[in-house]
Amino acid sequence: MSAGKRPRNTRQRQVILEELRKLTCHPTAVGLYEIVRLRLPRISLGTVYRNLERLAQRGEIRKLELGTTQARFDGDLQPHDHVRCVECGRVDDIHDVPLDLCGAAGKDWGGYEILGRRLEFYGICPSCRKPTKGA
Amino acid sequence: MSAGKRPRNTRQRQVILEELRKLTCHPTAVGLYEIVRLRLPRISLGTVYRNLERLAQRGEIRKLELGTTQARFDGDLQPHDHVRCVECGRVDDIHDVPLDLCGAAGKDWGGYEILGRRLEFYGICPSCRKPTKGA
DNA sequence: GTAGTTGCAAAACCTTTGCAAAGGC
DNA sequence: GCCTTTGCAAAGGTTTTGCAACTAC
Repeated sequence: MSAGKRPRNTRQRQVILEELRKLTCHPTAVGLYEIVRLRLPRISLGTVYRNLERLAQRGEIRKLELGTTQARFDGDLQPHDHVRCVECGRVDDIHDVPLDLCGAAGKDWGGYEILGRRLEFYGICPSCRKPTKGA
Repeated sequence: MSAGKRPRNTRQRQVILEELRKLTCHPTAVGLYEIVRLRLPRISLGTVYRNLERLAQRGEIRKLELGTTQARFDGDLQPHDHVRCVECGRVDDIHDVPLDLCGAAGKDWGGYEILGRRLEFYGICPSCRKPTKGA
């Protein structure tokens, strides 16, 4: 909606992106802050958060747990998967996903002992798709 | 580890479980608190959190976002999936997951417009598997 | 010079916890 | 009656935000 923001290449943003790209495991904002601080001791945590958010919006990095800081609870114990609305955050069930993971058994998972999986789709839910017709 | 905890059936716990099971979309703790409060106006948010946690431990409900309160960031834009260690929370990459989702195209997703998916495995990472040999 | 960014500190959130009182069993 | 659970309120942890100073362009 706004073409009026010309991002600047600050040293802080460069270093944050550089250090994040060096890692193969994925740090939290605070974790990355600790790392970046070795090179930029005066950087603030707020700056790290703001840059991560902006980089994610521009598509230069990925933010895992898409806008999901709060836990959600499910009373249905049947194995099933979920769809999450990226607009309103609502979560629904998806049953019968034709998903073949059989070939994955016996694979090497980088030393991890696998206990289970979570599959989540994201998109726009019915309510958010129709913008109250007439707006 | 402790056989010495005989859970009690309080009205609060019953109502929380009942209301959660009625829903097909999955509320946050606060969302469920609002709903339960219609029937038990004096219930406290702390009670809701404590019960959801206990119910999840006993396997009566599922907690989505397993222990994931903090966002994590990924500098690798290649499509790939993740493994999360349930012990230490560390997240690593998984490439080449033999995952067939083709059959899912054209499916009805309950009105959602699907934008993408996230597949995450969970388990125990190499470091947490070897409990420092000798403990 | 202009306007996006920073550092700092405070605020806003979500979740957990301590404690005395209440209530299942 | 014993011991778990509750309500309340305060604390803890993560993320966001207001603002004046700063700096990339």
